[in-house]
Amino acid sequence: MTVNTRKRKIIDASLQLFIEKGFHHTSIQDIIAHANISKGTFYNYFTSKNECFLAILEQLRYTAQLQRYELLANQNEQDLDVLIEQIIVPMKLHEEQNLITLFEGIFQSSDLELKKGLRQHRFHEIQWLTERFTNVFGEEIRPYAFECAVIFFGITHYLAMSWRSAYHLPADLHRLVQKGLEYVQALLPTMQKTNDVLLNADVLQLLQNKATKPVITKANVIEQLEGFAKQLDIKTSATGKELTAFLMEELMRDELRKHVIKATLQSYHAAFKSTSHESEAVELSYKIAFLLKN
Amino acid sequence: MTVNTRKRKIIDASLQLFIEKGFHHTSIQDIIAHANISKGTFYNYFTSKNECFLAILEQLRYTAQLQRYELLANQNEQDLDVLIEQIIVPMKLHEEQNLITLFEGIFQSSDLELKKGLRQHRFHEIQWLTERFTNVFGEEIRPYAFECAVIFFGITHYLAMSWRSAYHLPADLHRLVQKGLEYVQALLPTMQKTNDVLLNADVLQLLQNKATKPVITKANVIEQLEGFAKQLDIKTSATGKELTAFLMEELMRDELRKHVIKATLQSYHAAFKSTSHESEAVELSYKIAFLLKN
DNA sequence: CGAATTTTGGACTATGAGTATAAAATAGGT
DNA sequence: ACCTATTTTATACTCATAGTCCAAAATTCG
Repeated sequence: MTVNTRKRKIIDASLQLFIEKGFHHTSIQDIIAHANISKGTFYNYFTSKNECFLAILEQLRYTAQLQRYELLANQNEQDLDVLIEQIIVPMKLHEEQNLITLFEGIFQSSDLELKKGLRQHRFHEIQWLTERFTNVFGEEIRPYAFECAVIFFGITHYLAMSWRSAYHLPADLHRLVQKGLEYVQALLPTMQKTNDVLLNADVLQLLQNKATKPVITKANVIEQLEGFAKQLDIKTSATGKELTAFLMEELMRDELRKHVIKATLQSYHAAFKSTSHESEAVELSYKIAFLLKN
Repeated sequence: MTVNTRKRKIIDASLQLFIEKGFHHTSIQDIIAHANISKGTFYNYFTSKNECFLAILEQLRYTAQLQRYELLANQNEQDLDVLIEQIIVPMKLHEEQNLITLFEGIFQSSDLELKKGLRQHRFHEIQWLTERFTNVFGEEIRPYAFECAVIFFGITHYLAMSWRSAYHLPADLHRLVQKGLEYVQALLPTMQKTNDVLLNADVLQLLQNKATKPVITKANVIEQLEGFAKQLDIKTSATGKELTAFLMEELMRDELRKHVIKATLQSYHAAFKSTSHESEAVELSYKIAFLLKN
């Protein structure tokens, strides 16, 4: 079993446990028992439970971003309905997994690394929406887009929380997001008129400088694909194997045939659905999609 | 030392420690050492650190509400500036005390009691603002007031968080709250036009039913005043003693002389400023103010 | 003063994080 | 297939802390 696979096994196991029992109630003992590994191995890959949690976060981000990418494929990027669906993606993921409470606020952590990780997670989300808002509402609202994105998350988060408190049920995500967008749209004229926001371009700039982007290079991805190919065994579908080999070849060309690759990505992701390789396939698809955009 | 005083001593000590070292980093050992009590005593009053934290929360609520009451005294209740100052009160308290992180989100607690306590804390705050919004913007916006209050907190919380992430400094509370109000005011026309909100009166009703209000009766308060009077020692100012006796007498009358009492309350609070009796004096002032309103 | 209650101090249990390490298993190159 | 590296396992150990228990001392209060 390669190094990468083992790490992934830990991540998958702890995610499942966090969902079932909650973060605090899951001990490292539980995790190693569930992942069938020894304590030493755990501490080989993570220095603490928190670090393990951050890895999960990253995994979720890959999944969410990939799904968003797939949603936008061949759609009009100004379509509000697509935006709504895209926004909902991680909400659904989190909700299904009872992870909301874990990072719906800085969770009172002594651990600075963890705090930083959560902040960054939130920032990625806000930044993405900032970009999408300028897509949808036009380049002219760019100076206000960041403020709008922040406000949007504030509104929806608080509305959802109150709804939950009252009904003990998650809110209807569609309706929630629609309302949130409605409110943000109602605010835009005011912002344009007064031309004054709290979080101007400087703030965004500052935050962007702080956020360390993960490095995704072609060489990197090819390497990971190679490792991935080796793990594939008798149980893997022919489709999965064929596509993996194909993608490796394609990526090694000097000029990426973007449309060819794009067309296969969705099938690629689908080929590993519900297999033990799903999470790595998702990560790879996301990374390849990222390469195509740049 | 009376029962009440000891409990208060624990609360004061742990609050100070939580501020200095954070909630998780403060052990019960620390608390009992700092409060000069034994472990047995601690567990006599609280069954856990969480319960102790909830008591602190209550204490903060008393302080905040009393200050809000004092701010409104003899002012026009429709004055927006007064509202701003009132909103800021607990923000300042929390910020000064680094407690923000403690309950800016449900903090991923296994402890259901604690979760409930935090939810209730938030709800009290929202409910108060709902009421104030209808004061300020007129009875006609009542159907939207609750949604507005929730949105207001969502917006300001998220804006503040982003500001903090960027500058590592707390935002200017005045500016922040002003912006928040500006946005909410901009939303009101839309709400009135579409006449559709996510959190309607039903939700508020539901939440109200769930929130258990603390029972504050005249008899109750008089009793506490009596206990308080007994604790006062040689170090207590003459003013403090005299006012305590006076308030006791006044409360025992059949008809409360509201204006007389109201006029003394502020001095009462002031008389114990920076003394070891301050926190109980605040609690008493708050409770008396509450009686006057009802 | 004397009974009732509270407080103390310390011992004790239990849990869980994290370290350490020698022996076993496994990968990868030749 | 063999040898060497590295990884993994199993287990024992330390340390910190929550929470329980209890008998003796201190205190409150009638």
